[in-house]
Amino acid sequence: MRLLDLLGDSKLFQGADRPVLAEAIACAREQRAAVEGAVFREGEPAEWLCIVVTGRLKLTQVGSDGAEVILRFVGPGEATAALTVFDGAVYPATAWAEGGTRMLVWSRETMQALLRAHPVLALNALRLVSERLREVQERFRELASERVAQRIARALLRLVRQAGRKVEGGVLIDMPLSRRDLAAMTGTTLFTVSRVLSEWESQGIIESGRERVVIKRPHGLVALAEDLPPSRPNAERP
Amino acid sequence: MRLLDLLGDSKLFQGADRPVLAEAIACAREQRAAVEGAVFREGEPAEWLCIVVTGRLKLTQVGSDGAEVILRFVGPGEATAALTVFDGAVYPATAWAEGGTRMLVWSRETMQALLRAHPVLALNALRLVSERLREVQERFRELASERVAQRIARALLRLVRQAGRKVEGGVLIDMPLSRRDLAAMTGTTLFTVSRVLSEWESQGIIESGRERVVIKRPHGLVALAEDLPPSRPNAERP
DNA sequence: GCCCGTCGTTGCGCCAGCGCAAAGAGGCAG
DNA sequence: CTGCCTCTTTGCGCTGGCGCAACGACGGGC
Repeated sequence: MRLLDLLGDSKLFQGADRPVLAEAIACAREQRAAVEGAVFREGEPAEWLCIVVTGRLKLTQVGSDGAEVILRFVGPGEATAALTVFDGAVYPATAWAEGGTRMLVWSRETMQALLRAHPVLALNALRLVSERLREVQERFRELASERVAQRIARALLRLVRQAGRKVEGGVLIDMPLSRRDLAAMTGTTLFTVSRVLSEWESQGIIESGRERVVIKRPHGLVALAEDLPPSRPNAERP
Repeated sequence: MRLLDLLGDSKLFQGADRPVLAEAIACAREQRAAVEGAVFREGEPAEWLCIVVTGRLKLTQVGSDGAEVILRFVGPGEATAALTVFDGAVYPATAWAEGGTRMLVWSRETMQALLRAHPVLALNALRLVSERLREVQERFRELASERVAQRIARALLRLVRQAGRKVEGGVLIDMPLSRRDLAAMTGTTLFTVSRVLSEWESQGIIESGRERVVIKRPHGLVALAEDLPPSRPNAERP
């Protein structure tokens, strides 16, 4: 069955025996997200853990000025709200479904029981949350110490890794991705993103259209993400 | 014994029976940090999990331009490098000992064995890492959407919660805290921090000296952390 | 006491990035 | 096709905050 494979490959359930997977599926609820609605909202009591089956979730927080901050995207096989299962309290972010997103969801009690019954799952969960923590710390460092262009380059590379699809002439980021989205991921404005992308397009590094970005020279992007000191002439300071 | 109580109160070991605590202590190594040295460094293979007994650790990452970014401080009873125990790989940050810091450390293998033998510890670890994740996400949001003054206000409030000590005329942040430190915590420069603190001092909100900050009107700081739209210095103020 | 190293302050110039406005470019519904 | 709506681009002015430099203040070592 398809769900079995999906779960078996997911980070939360990898290494679990098939009976365990079957048990997990049996006590899950399958759910199709309302088109364009929020699956759960920041600040609501956290009741459900989700694994995306098809589609994608966008996790956001709302900044103090009302602007949205995108934490990350959750694709098929990935889990979200994992951390709420144990520290309880409230959802730390809002999850938006993009397109017809199908998910498996477990209530907190159910998932707690599963984790208790199958220690391998608890260890998986620990690893999962650890990875996420590492990732957020990394992005925190970027935001605290890097310039906008550099952060946008990194965001694009991350998206390539997550949703890249090879097309002729480069790698397409295979999801609708507006300038506003990129701005919300990198802590800047859509105007600045637009200007930066235009610049890169004129240099032949990327090619972009409406909610669509193709990386033509990934290696060029990597250079931008790694190097790019504040402004270029620093390389040969006396 | 003192260590038993410390562990029993720590988030990692809370709820564990005394024999478990004793077992944990028995297989830990007690370690005194070299004065002013790094306990472990970002990028090194992660071998040890630490719990601070006395003193404090400062966790930093180094920004691409070489500037340091402070992730957080680790006080007595708190653990660090917890996430490395399972996802392995490398330390995600450098830990600096401040003053004569004493710690209990466990090797990765030992801690893994402990967690396996005592599921309550694994659940504690999960909760611990979850809380940390939540916290870092929160700071990410701040950095992405708030102005410098607001972020500094929040950083001070966080420090008060962690190391505040009531003194006459306000609350002292009971640790050496330079402008540079505050800058590294909030993603700005020591100059800007200095200017902001001077401003607040002239408004009677804080009182500061060399590596020393006293909050005189916490409520004023909270207002700065919450409100303070881009600028509205002299609007209605009761 | 004195020296020296670190920390803090402040004035000044400057620029990366913001904010707005106005106009273009797709895409979708009817 | 037409109209509408959203996304994008780009010019322009502005400013928050950076970067430096110079100076002042504190504290520890001897």
